[in-house]
Amino acid sequence: MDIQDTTREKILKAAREVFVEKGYDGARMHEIAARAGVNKAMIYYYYSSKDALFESILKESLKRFFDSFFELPDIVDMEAEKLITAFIHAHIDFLAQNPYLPKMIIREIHGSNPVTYKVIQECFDLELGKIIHKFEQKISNASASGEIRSVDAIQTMWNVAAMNLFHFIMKPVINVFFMNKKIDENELLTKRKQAITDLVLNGLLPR
Amino acid sequence: MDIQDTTREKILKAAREVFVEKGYDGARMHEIAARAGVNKAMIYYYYSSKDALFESILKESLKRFFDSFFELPDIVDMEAEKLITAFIHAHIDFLAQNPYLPKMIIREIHGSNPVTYKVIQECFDLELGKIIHKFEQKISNASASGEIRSVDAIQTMWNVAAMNLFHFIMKPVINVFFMNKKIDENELLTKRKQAITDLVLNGLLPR
DNA sequence: GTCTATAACCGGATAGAC
DNA sequence: GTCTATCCGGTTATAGAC
Repeated sequence: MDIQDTTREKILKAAREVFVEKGYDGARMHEIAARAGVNKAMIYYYYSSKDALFESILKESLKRFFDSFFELPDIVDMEAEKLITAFIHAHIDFLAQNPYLPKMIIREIHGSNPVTYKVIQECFDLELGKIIHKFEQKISNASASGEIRSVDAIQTMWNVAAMNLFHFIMKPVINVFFMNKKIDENELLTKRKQAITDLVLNGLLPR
Repeated sequence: MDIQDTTREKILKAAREVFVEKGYDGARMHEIAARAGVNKAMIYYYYSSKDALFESILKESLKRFFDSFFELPDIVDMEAEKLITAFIHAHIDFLAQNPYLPKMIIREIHGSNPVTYKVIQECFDLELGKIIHKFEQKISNASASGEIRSVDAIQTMWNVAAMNLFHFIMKPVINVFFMNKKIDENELLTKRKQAITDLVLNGLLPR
């Protein structure tokens, strides 16, 4: 934690941590205050309630999470094989640097907090819808030109997303599977990238 | 709710519902009692604490969840293509009938409740480890005999699991994506099965 | 902007009558 | 086995001094 962080930033950082670890219902305001190194009352000086604080964290997280699917540099002109490989590697690298994102989001989207749906909807309307459409076009065109086999574009996007996210969503289970063997996280992720790329390329490229 | 359910069964059923909807931290004992149609004190007559009640629900759920990966009838003698197709269809059908399972489990495995790890470990030790090993062998043998391409067995299992689970884990997001178009759940799952089977078969069978 | 003290409430758990 | 009443600790949130 940087010493020149403002109080507001310290609170946000601590809140992010605690909400990720404990979830909304398990999070405690006093713990957030303690981790931020500020007085509990200060949180209420900056945020009107636990709900308000959570909403700002969730909004930021959902946005980052969705954006991560589409942060590739200039995909338009790449050929399909390179594009697929680049995407899988970039996406998993991003998730490895932000493992808290899938964790938090998947926990909260199944709750009954209406804020969640509002924010997902906002993200979608803002620009996500357009970008997805762009990807869909890309896949459809590649199908049409014979660069890849003919496939359902949306289902294909979901398949790749599912495989990329799996490691981060299932981490606690995976840890148990590998309990005996001391396996390096980086090594595991490298294998993961290879396996996904391998399956997707062989599954999509023409036979 | 069957009228001849015992009190214990009514409590379990209600607890399962509430824990799934709200998560452990969000669940309230009085709500469980209300849904079960019994007095709150009765819960404590049968279960020593919220923790104890939760543990019994979680144990049962994790067991069902893990078992669902391996409930296929007599896989040993099937050829690879049929086996893969049968597995994907059976697994998604199971999840469609028990959509609460992935929801609940993924929410709780990221918590700090040590019971979770204990139970995962128990499931694994009990028989899961052996069954996974059997599947691993099956895949390795199929690779060796040229029935499928040479692939990493564990990574492949995870890839299929990831794609099967995705729809159920991401349901709230998927709903937003399809908000406008009224799409039938069954139709969606049929597409899902086709897309996964298609990708996996084309990705695994020799070129 | 920051702190202390405290209000107001809620939820898990128990005592004890029936 | 079932119910009522209640305790007790903890949690969000605010009042008010500095």
